[in-house]
Amino acid sequence: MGTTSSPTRVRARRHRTPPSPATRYDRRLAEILAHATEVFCKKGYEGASMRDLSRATGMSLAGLYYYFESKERLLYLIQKHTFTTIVERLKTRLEGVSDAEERVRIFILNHLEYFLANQAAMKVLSHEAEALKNGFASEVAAIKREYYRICVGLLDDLKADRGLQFSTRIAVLSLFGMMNWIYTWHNPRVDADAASIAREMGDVFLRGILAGAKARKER
Amino acid sequence: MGTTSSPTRVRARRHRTPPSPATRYDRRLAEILAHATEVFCKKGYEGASMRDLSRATGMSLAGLYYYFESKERLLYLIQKHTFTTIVERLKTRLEGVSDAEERVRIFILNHLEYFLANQAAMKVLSHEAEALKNGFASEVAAIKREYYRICVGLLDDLKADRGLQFSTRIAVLSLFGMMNWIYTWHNPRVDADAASIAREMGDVFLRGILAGAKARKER
DNA sequence: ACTTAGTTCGAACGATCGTTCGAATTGTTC
DNA sequence: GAACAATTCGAACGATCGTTCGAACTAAGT
Repeated sequence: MGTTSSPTRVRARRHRTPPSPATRYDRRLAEILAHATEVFCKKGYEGASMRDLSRATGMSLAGLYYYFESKERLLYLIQKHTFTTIVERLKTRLEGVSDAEERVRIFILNHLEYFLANQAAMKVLSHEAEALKNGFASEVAAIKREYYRICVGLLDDLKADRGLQFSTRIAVLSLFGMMNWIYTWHNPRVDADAASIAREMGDVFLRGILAGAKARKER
Repeated sequence: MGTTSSPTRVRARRHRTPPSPATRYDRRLAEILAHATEVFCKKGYEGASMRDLSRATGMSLAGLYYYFESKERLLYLIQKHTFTTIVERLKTRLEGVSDAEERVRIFILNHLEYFLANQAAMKVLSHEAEALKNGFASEVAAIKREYYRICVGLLDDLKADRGLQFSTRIAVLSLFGMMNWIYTWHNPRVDADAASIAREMGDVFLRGILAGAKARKER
């Protein structure tokens, strides 16, 4: 999904690229990844078999291995692409916005919008965070750390701006918890859209952070 | 862990009960459950094999099946016992406390204390919530629903008491998210104890809920 | 000592797992 | 249509899965 192209040769393709922007190989791989995301979401990474993926994609078991070398790499590709995309979008959205509180709200909105628009992928990202091993795991962990650090930066800025006192670590992780837990309960037929939930969660979180300015009293 | 006793006969045992309060069978089962909890926590329910459990308990593969009929029932026993216990403790702690805010704080403290004191079990409860099927699933779901409804009740009371306006559903689920997400990040060598985290999360959440009394203005 | 129930185990069952391989098929270029 | 690369597949590999069975061992009651 961007990291590698065709396995045997790198297509030249000087002339037109008819239906879709990428190589046939890349398009096909993307299709497989999309189906695999759904399957992993529904049955879990360990619970999903390659035969489930074969059924979901309509491709033979052996045929799948033309596009990736292992089931684990497939999960890696899904997680890496999902995480990279959400970080990219966040950076774009933060450009040109300087108000500290507004930047935190953008972070929350970006996260929840992407989460609800790509529920399956985000569930696979959240729920299967420990499924990858060694090399694969550390690459995804690096992106996660970057994303985490961005959020820490936003909250530290807000803290400095308003002269607040709270544990940034606990605040960031509480915020991630509020947001990521959504995959366990969100029902599009019952619950509001991302913007409403983002406002509601943002209200609770920001008031909670802001309300106790300099206050470290009771208890 | 209490739902059934010895499989073939119900021990009379009129005289002394020497080392431990329960039947030998019950004690042994509890040992197995404890080991299984650790294994499920580390490798996930699907990822853990019965042979892993055999290794962890030191009992033969076949021997395990004397204590339960299937791997799924084992997970069920763990989840049911864990969930039942945390609900029981909560009810005890809430007795005699009438202040609405204090009752919410007790809820948070109870949840986090039990969570951190039984991290493995609570991770298995949170992370493997979808692993059970049909009958097993619905029994655990019933306890979960009761626990959820208690929390809804506490927040609705607080809302009525202070004349607040917010979505109870979003608030409850945000709170659960903040608390349950802890299994993904808590490190006893870095992070404070349950009481401190409960205070910090309780501050953020309660201020967030309370701060905007009657306020539904901006945005 | 004999009986009976409770507990444990080695060995194996069929099913399913992720992965591989060589052949067949399709698409592209001359 | 010959030549070649790109793509797909049926069939199978060894490994491991959850579970079962009957025999063996241990403890308790008489």
